[in-house]
Amino acid sequence: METLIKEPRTRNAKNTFNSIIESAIDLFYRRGYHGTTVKDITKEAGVAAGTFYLYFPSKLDLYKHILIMLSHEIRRTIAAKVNEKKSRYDKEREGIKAFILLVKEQPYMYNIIWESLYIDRELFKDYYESFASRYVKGLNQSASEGEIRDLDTEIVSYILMGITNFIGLKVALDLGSSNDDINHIVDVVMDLIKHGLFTKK
Amino acid sequence: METLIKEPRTRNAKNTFNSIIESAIDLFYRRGYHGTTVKDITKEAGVAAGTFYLYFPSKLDLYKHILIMLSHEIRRTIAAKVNEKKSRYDKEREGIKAFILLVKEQPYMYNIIWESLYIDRELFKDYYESFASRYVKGLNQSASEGEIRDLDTEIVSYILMGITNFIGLKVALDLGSSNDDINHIVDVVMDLIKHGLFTKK
DNA sequence: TCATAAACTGAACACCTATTCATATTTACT
DNA sequence: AGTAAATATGAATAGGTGTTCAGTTTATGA
Repeated sequence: METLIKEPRTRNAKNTFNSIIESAIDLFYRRGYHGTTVKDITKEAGVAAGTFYLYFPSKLDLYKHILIMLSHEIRRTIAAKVNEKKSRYDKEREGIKAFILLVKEQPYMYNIIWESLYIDRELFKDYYESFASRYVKGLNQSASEGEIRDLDTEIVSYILMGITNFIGLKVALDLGSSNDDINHIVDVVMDLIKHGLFTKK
Repeated sequence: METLIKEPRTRNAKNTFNSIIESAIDLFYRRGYHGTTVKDITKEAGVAAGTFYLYFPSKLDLYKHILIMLSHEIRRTIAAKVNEKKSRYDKEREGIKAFILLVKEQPYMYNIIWESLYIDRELFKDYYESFASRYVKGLNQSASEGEIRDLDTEIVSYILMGITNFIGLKVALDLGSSNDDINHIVDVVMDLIKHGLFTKK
């Protein structure tokens, strides 16, 4: 479970180490994991090819390390916003808003995490199952307090993740024609979640 | 835009051609596009490596051909079910049900289509933008008839695609713990879409 | 039947890529 | 200053992959 990465010990080495990671994130995003060469990464980082293996046992281990970094960053960022709020409505609103802002500012997150499905399917499954698992706990809490209706919370968690992810996808890849004003998007999503899609007969 | 594929002319050649496509679908699903070799494909199809290039100019062209096949199959299957129904509620219900059934029976569809994001981003964007575009037309129609509330239909289309896709993802990858009874899942989704998530104050 | 086109073969080609390693330089610490 | 550890180099290695092609077999149709 633990990482096989060898941490740098000197200041310059830390720069090298971070430079490799940053270059890799940039290239994995732009060209994908398979489209990116270790030489590409070291070239962009400004170091020799062999330097890579001072810190990372393999290209795959670097990818896994980046994936863990990004997933922690996403969770941390969203949790910080969600935990500020008390009601489930406000939690959902802040959660989706935080996610959209994140993928708008750092669209590489979206791409790199989703690509895990084609690099190591178990990584992908673990990511979404553990995300869903935490989500379900929050929903169950809100259900026990009578804030949300009595629905299968595991299914609801995938519904809400699906909404957030596809809205995030639209923003990250600039899909569609409408102007992606974040407040407007969040308003529409919350409106639908609160009042449903259909007119009352 | 048109395919560069050379169609087979004899009966045996048609078998060879189909065999290559079927083997490729199987392997792209199990090992991903980059994890699959042209030799893997021809070996599984029971033909020599060179035979591949009798019909497909390149590995990428085969992938694109499969992608177009699968996207047509998905659209056709869903459209057939949706068009049977008159009300927007029934259309949504049948649409999501058809999608879930499809990815449950043929989970490779899901994987191969999503992988396009890492093979050719424009293919992926085209796929979802055109899917959303048709969706928006249907929603606008329902809106004009007063069936659904007055919401930004482009955003709503991504919300509904997100729900369907993530529920489909859960089923296709067997995510989570709950038993994936399709009727139960569809009931929960439609309940949420109709009545919203929250208890009425 | 026989000539022509279509289908097929698999070794060879040209290129690419992850990783290693012998060597050299820099840093940390006494 | 001096030494051992850490850091860095980049050419070499070892293996792999998409694609081609000269030669062979099979099917078609007159």
